[in-house]
Amino acid sequence: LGADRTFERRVLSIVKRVPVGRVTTYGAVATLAGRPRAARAVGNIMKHAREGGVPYHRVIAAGGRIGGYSNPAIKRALLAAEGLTVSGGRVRGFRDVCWPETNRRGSARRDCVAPLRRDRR
DNA sequence: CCGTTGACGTCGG
DNA sequence: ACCGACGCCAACG
Repeated sequence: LGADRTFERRVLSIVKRVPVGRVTTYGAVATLAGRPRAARAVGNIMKHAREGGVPYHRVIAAGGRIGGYSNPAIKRALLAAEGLTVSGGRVRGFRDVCWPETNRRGSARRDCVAPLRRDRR
């Protein structure tokens, strides 16, 4: 009958794990779900999902950009209520509040999921 | 099966 | 730094 929706379930289970006061990106969720290039599809899932207990507002766009939401003002408010600063369409200090962290050996700075490269070999 | 739809990401200008 | 163009892909009809 309907589609598998395996990807959708994986995506939602991942988003549920984003801690309060932290954010992740559509692309990072796609990568964690095993489809690194499916960021756009993740956005579509966020848009239509109705499951409760999922912090949809903690999923933002690459580079700390705020990304979409049914009601953008509410997304900003929810993030602000968790101690994040949102201005200019960005979450300030994105690198310090992103999730999950990826330890880069030898770097004192925290980092997030590495961006994709267009051409690979 | 094929076309459309986007709460996206990357690169070039 | 800010767009615009283009690529990508799961879900749905």
